[in-house]
Amino acid sequence: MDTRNTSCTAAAPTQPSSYADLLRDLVRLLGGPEGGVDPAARTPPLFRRLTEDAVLAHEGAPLRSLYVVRSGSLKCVRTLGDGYEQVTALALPGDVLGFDGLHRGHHATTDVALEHATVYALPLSTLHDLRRRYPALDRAWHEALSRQLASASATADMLAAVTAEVRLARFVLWLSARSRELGWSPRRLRLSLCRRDLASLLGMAHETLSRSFSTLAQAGLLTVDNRELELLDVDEIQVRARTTRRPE
Amino acid sequence: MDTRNTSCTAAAPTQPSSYADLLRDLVRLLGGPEGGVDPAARTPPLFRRLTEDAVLAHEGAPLRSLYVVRSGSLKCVRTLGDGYEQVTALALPGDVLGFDGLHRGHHATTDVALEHATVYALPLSTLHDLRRRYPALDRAWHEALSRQLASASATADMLAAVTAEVRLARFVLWLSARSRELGWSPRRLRLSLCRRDLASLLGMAHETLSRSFSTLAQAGLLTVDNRELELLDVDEIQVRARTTRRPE
DNA sequence: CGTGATCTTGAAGGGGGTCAACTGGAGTGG
DNA sequence: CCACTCCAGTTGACCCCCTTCAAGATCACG
Repeated sequence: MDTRNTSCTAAAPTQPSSYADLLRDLVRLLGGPEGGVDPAARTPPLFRRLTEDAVLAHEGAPLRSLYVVRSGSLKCVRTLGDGYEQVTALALPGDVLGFDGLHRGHHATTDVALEHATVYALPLSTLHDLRRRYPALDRAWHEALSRQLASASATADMLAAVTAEVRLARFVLWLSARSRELGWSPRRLRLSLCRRDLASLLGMAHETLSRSFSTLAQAGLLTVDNRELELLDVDEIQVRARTTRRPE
Repeated sequence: MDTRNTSCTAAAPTQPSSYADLLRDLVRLLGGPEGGVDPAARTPPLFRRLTEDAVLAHEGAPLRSLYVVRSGSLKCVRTLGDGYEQVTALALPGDVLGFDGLHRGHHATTDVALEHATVYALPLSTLHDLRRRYPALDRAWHEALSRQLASASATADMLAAVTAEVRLARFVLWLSARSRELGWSPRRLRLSLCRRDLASLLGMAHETLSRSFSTLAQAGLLTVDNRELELLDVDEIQVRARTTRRPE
């Protein structure tokens, strides 16, 4: 299925106005310092706008570009043999998509927008060029990859927890930390994943996820209103997230 | 705690004889093409030799160098609040260690040698210098990071499986694939992790791991002799590894 | 041959996967 | 405006897998 016509527009109101702005924005997203980008560069990364459920990349498709999330969020999905959809990651602004497929030359996951989202598409040749031309961008890119690896480790950390409640507590804290880093509230969180997808990410049945939310809510640690979360007792959530064994 | 005196020696019989050899060896390990390295480079990566149980890096210690495993294997461990040791990765030759701590400036895990091992230590400044000087090394490094991210995803994949038996089947297949990539036998495998550590990596009790091994062995899919594995029916192991639901 | 660590096997109990039913909100068409 | 449908989310019931505790088996080493 071709996604170019369904989700990519050439111009948008929120798009950076000049190419220099665009590169600066990219470096900012990757966590680098302001400035240090030559406005006369010639190989622009593409700005792309995605609608909800738009597919940015297909699992197995040849990898030609890497992506940096600019706004909105996406889920990374791997379809297993029997049709089960395993969610492997939740991508937020600043996240790099597609990089884990670079060494094999094709996308490792299908990446789907969970809401209106914008991304920068970096063709591999452009990326190579930009990295050589702008040390600041290269350094920011390097650090962004480091965050990406740490993020994958964080996912593994959640999955490694013994009980479903602990896995959920770890996810909530992870999302809260990401939310803070993005300059949003670390207490009021909006889930862009539906229960089924979040349950898949956390390696449990969606019914179990529902029950775990209820348990944490009844303990007064947070409130749940559909996809709106409010953390009430972060300290106690941290205590539960640290649990490595079954409660006595 | 400083580990240099306990585990690093200046020279060893298997150490590359010249600096050009050393750089070529590094690019080879990272999966890059042969050649393309200037033998007159001035900032050498350090060759380090580790004895069993030697600690290469401590969780939380300031990150000054990244490491590339040259021979042997290491485990990456994170110590949780109550003293439980969570194994987060098994590092084999070609693997990059420490990179997930780059963006925070300190090591995310404690890295412990599981046997005699050798690594290249790349001080951050040296790495930066080498990458700018040698495009071949930069490209190899970039791809190695991609493999590293894919490896972290593979760990998450194992942990995401529903049952212990499926998690073990996925690990065995992962190890077999890595073994093939390293030019070793994909059927005869030697576990460098003890049961307890492997169980931690796979998110289960070590007793459950033991039972899962027994189950697969009694089904005739593999043989287990302490840490020696032989895969007898890879196809059927793959079938079990793909299972996403509980058997009827 | 003793001593401790590693690995395996047994038994019991609970957490969570599975199936099923119910609730509520969004979209549709009459 | 109101049935009707569909999907997301929640809750209940059943039962199996896995954790835990315990003991035995095997191996490494002094």
